[in-house]
Amino acid sequence: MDQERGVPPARLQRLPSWLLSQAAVRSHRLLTEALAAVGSRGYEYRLLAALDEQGPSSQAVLGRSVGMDRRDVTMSLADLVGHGAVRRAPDPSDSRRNLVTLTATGHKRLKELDQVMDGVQDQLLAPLPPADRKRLTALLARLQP
Amino acid sequence: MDQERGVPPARLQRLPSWLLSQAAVRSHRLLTEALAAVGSRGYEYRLLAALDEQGPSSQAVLGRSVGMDRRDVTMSLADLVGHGAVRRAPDPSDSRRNLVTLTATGHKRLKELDQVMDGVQDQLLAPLPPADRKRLTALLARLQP
DNA sequence: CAAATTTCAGTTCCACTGAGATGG
DNA sequence: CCCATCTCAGTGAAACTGAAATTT
Repeated sequence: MDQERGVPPARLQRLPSWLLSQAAVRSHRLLTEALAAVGSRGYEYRLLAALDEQGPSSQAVLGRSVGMDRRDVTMSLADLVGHGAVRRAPDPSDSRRNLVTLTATGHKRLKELDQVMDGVQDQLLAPLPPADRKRLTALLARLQP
Repeated sequence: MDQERGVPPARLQRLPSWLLSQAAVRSHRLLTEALAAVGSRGYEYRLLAALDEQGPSSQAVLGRSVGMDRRDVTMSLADLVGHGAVRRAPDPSDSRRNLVTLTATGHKRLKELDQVMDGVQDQLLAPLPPADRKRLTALLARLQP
């Protein structure tokens, strides 16, 4: 009846790559659950955040800036359009491209999701005192090549 | 000729969960490439490591200790058997079980893969000086709840 | 060539099946 | 001995990913 995850080999426990992967899995689970509880997904937050900072953008630019697959961009945007969070219309100056624009509803939604995301960070970093949380975050940021 | 990753929104860059996910993706890519170069995979390393530390085990126990799906255990073991790295035989005391045993060849293979994995850690942590590498590793280890 | 979509191979994850074990 | 329930190993099918091909 129990979940009984076994004990990982010590060989793995000492590898930064393993620890990173374990932490990322846990992080992803927390994030997915927290967003699902308010009827959203990680993709939505990423897209809303990018639109808020970059202003109206094409789907391709959007996808590249948050590292999303083109297909996921298309499908997530369809959802967001359905909820009135963004508008998708052909660019008047270039009829090939779709310009995506954040609506007032979308901006409000983003603010709500910001709160949810802050909660996720708290859960994720719960085992560490505040000073260590900052250290870990700074180290992870420097890890990007 | 460039990959043209866009710049992620600042909102994401400040989130530990995002940084973690980015680092894990990079780590996974480095690991997959390095193991592929010697004709192996992450699954193989995990299974060999678990067998080396736990001794002969059933497939189910093996899968739980390294967090692998039953299906992936079955198929990876078939590969390992094919290369003579492990032996798979019915457990005499419980005929449902397959007892998996590391061979001398498998042990030798594990040692080789250990080297490869060390190389991966070096690449992964390349942006950090040694002292910070230790700090990051320790913080990640404490992150596990 | 560029943007958007479609296609396809590779991977991961879930659910079912049949054989075997376990406890009442 | 039978029955309900569990575990084990194997496999099908679905969801997802990333890259190449195709369309507009």
